[in-house]
This record gives sequence, C-alpha cells and structure tokens, in this order.
Amino acid sequence: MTETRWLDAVEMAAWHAFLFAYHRLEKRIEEQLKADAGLTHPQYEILVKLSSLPDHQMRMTELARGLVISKSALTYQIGQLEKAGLVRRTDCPGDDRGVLAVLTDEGMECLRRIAPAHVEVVRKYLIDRITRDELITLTRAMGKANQAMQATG
Amino acid sequence: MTETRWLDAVEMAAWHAFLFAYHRLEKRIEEQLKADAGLTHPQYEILVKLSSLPDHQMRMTELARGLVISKSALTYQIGQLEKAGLVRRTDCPGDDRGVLAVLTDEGMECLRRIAPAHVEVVRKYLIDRITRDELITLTRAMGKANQAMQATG
DNA sequence: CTACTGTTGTTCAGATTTGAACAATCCCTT
DNA sequence: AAGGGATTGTTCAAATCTGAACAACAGTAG
Repeated sequence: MTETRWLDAVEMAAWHAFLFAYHRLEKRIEEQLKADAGLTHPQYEILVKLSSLPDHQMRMTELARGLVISKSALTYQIGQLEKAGLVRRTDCPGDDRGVLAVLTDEGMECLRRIAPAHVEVVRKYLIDRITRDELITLTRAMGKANQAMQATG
Repeated sequence: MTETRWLDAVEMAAWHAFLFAYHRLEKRIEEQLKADAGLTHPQYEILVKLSSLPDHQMRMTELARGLVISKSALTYQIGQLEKAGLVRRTDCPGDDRGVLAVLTDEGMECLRRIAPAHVEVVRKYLIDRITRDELITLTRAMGKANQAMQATG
C-alpha cells in the first residue's frame, strides 16, 4: 500500500468544478427537456444517437455502451420511447438474438422540433461561456480521460 | 424565434467528450465505492462535504443545494447514512424548522479509510491524465459555466 | 452433430430519484 | 400581536436505475 497522493488545491478545484458544473447543467437540461418535450435527458440522447446514424438504427447492446447506461435501463427507455411512437424495435438480420432500435419518422420529427431549445441551453450555460481555446483544451482533456477509460467497459 | 445556432464540429466534440467522460467516470467511481465501501457516490459526497466544514455539520437544505440533489433525495440518503452510523441528525439551534446533518466520528473514520481508493480512481482516469495547464483551463471553463448557472437555483 | 463458452436482450426485485403536497416554523409588515 | 408570504424538512406515489438471473441464440472445438 503506497502513501496516498491526495489532490492538491488546484486538482481539487478542477475536480469539484467539473462535478458541480455537470450536476447543475444536467439539472437545467432535464428541466428544459421535461418542460418542452416531456422527455428525459437519457431519452433525448437515445434519439440523438440514432439520428446520427445513416440508417437511424442500432443494436441494443451497442447503444447502451455508446450512451454509458445499463442494458436494463436501455430496455426500459426504449420501451418508453416505443410507447411514444418515437422508436420501434426490429429483428436484427443475421442474428436472431439481436434487436435493433430504429428511430421512426415521428421520432426524427420530434427531435427536429425540440433540438433547438436543447442546444440553446447547452450554449447558454457552457459553450457560449468559454473561449475557443478553452473549448479545444476541454475536448483534449476529456479525450485523454476517455482514452484512459477505454479498456474493460 | 431566432434561427438556431447549431453546434459546429469543435463545439459538438467538446460537448460529447464532456458528457461521455462524465458518464464513464461516474460509472467507475460508483463501482469502486460500492465494492470497497458499500457506499454510493452521492453518499460519499455527503460525507466529504460535511468533513470539509469546521464543525462537520450543515443544514439539510444548504447541503442539498451544495450537492445539487433534491431535498427529498437528501432526506433519503441522510436516512441511509444514519442507519449506517456515519451521520446523525440534530436540531438546529435558533430555527426549530431546521435539521443539522452531523458527521459522526465513525463517519469521519470511514471517510479516512475509503478516501484513498476513491482519490486513486479520480487520479487514474482524469487528474493524472491531463497536464497542469489543462487542469487550470478546465477549472476556469467549468467556473465560467457555474457562474452562468448561478442565478435562480 | 454435440458440447461448451460467450453474447444478447429481457425480466425481476430492490434501491434510488423526482416533484408535488404538506405541516411546522420563520420573518416581515401592520 | 396577528396575518400573509416564504422557507424548512418530510412524506408519498410514480418513475427510473441497477445488478443478478435467465432463456435464447451464436460461434467454436471436438
């Protein structure tokens, strides 16, 4: 057991600012999406992810991994989105185990309608508040962290 | 209704990297805390917050605001921590409505025991991965966002 | 073809979160 | 002192998340 390398003041400040900013931003985003579209942030992210694909569809497991949520949470949320008519399930060609989540036209339309207000929040509280340099540095720093977390889930 | 200012490629990259990194880091932290201490991240943050105060105590509402969780979630979690003997409730002197959450000696001891492993995770996947400059820029950027979210909750 | 191992998506029970409602209390004005 | 509006912490039902268990299927070696 090595001696603990505690965080110094600068490291602590960064970590706390990061956590605090995320939590507050998440809350704003949730409020906006709920009020304007009756969706949760995870649900919105599912729609965004699907819409970014050429065929607007993706395997359940891959989708869960991409959004960093559990498989069972995704099963639940896809069920909700299916009820709302924004997503539907399809058999996966070539793998009878598989299920494809497919964005419906209605889902795409819904996304088009609500995305502007969402982007507005992201801009207002983060993107438009920081400089281009800070934006790039943020991306690089987060990228390094993501790289470190690449392996094993 | 103004024309929507969509995110350009750089902005999109920053936003996605930020969200993705947070989610994955959160998952790692949850896994570590659950395995090593049987605590959730919110519970751990309550202990940290209380331990950072001179008298190791804080009003419920202020605590909820500081941790950016709902009052009812805090009521629940303080209940859990009370069961575990890590926190106790006390009447608030000068305000009969108030309740103080107080870190117990056992809670402080628990924190001392588990903090090293937690810090290790934060270092391994974020702090130690980025340069000092990136750390400072990250703090400044998050600070600006937090400032923008200052008002109204 | 059969056995074996890994993957897939769902289900289930339990834990946690949210927001609204609520009673109790505070504070300010009159 | 008394009313009116705000704040405090809790409760409750509903929604959501987690992790383990599970059945179905895929892929591989024998």
